[in-house]
Amino acid sequence: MAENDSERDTPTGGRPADRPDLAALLVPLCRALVDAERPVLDAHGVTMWGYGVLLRLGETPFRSQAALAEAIRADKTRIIPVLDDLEARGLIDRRPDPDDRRVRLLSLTPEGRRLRDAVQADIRRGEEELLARLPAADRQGFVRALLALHALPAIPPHRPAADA
Amino acid sequence: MAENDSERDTPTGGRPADRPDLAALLVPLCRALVDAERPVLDAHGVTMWGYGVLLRLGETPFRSQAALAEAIRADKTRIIPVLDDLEARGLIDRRPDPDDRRVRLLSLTPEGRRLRDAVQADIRRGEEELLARLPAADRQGFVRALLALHALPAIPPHRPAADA
DNA sequence: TATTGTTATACTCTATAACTATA
DNA sequence: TATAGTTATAGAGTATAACAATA
Repeated sequence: MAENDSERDTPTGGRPADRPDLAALLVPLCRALVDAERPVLDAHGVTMWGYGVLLRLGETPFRSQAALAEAIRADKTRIIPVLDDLEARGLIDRRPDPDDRRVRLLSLTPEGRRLRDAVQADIRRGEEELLARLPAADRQGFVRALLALHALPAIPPHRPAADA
Repeated sequence: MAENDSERDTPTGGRPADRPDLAALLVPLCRALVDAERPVLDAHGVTMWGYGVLLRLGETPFRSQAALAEAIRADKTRIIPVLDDLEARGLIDRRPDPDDRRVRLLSLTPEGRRLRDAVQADIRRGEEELLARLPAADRQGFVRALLALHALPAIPPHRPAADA
């Protein structure tokens, strides 16, 4: 098996590691990136969740907190303090729907939009500096691959071999 | 504004998002990947940290738990229960250094190596299936970019613009 | 006194369950 | 009764601080 040279030894065999596992590459990178962006978020007085809310509401208003929470993959209880803060600072509009006063209509205020833009500009700048360290060809493939993976509906669970 | 069509508005300007932030692409991907790999780890009875220890000790033995912890970016107190478990199952060797009985010499046993290989084979298979969904060109760039970023000593903190 | 490993404690984040208000 | 939102509680995961053994 595995005589094909261009493909090296297939990982299916499982022995030698031509490279670290994907997760071993991705997870530390994620942690490092989040850490690197924290100073920016702090400087603007928003948490990661708060920024996520601003981003999402900037795309489209939402008709309920639960729907917003699901959209950003957060627990509905988790974003409540976040919304409280953003609302108190006039960054989002949040009011009961007249048609059904149980649900809250959520949207971005002009100030919210301004803050989102300011934060995003800083973050983009930092990210571009990071990407600039990559060869142009790899950079394109990297971003395109991330977009493609992002577009996937889900990543199916890996299944252990039968002889586990 | 934004009359340029091919490049849209540049992120430096900070207004409209030609693509999601890097972190917004990476973080959900990381979470999804870790979730996808959990069944494999469960099937083999190891945690993510346990697998990380097996991987690292497979590369080279360690002369102290603290050094191992730092190498896998874990807190030294965090891996103690992990090492307890791996040792009890005969997957690692862990004994006081005769020269300095404070430190523990850590290495992989043959069984540990076998388990590591089995787990890694499953994980690699799953990861290859995922990568197979990408265009070949992007896949190469993706992996190469990850390796390059992995090789960086650190990611410098992003800095907010002066007018924050 | 300094260092390794360990244990005990506290803290953060997150999810679960109970409550309210509307319908 | 069912649902959106909220609050209170509990759980997991992690880090900090105190401790024991060895140097």
